Amino acid sequence: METKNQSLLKQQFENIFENALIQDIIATGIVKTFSENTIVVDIGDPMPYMPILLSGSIKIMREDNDDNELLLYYLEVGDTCAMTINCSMGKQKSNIRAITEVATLLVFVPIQKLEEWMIQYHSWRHFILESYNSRLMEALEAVDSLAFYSLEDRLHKYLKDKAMVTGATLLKTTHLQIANDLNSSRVVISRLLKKLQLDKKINVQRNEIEVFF
DNA sequence: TCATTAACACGGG
DNA sequence: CCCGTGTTAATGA
Repeated sequence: METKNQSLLKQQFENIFENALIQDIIATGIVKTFSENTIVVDIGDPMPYMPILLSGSIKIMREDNDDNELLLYYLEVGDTCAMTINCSMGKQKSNIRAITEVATLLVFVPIQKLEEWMIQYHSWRHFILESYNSRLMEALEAVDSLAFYSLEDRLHKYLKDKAMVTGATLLKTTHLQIANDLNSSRVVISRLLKKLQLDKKINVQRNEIEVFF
């Protein structure tokens, strides 16, 4: 692992992991960079590694039998994907698709280490359980959103979430992409965006949307 | 009632 | 010309 990435890893995790664990991650982890809008893991892929986010952000998508996509939640720095925990335990293939939202740095840890460290390191155990829990909560939020919210509220929440993970209030995206993420149609998104703009919640221009907070 | 699909016009790059 | 966007009309849940 490069020194630059090592110091980033230390910086991000020194308050969470004990030093010995960080050294172990450096020794066994493989760091990879992904440019924005790249598929990191696809549905059906085997997952022999567990990814931990060093920088950037990733959206986790679900897909039904008719290729309809739906955004489940975002991963941010310090997060890991709970799906890989599932996969590693039961030797399953991925049930989700992971796409980078911006340029992203990931460290991949072999799943065999994941189990060893569960026994060896208290902080690792805590990290796994904690992230498992928060991913479950986010998935529940996604379900709530589908079941109880109007599409307009979902759209507004989607834009705010996206602004959060990208760290910018100006989003570079199109109505069609949004429609795909929310599993809706472009016509409706265009109409609702206009409505949100009239309500002074956002400002819409070609290829970009500004979110107000 | 509200979403979806299809179809068309407009404008910018 | 292609793509993103605005809008409408017909249809569906």
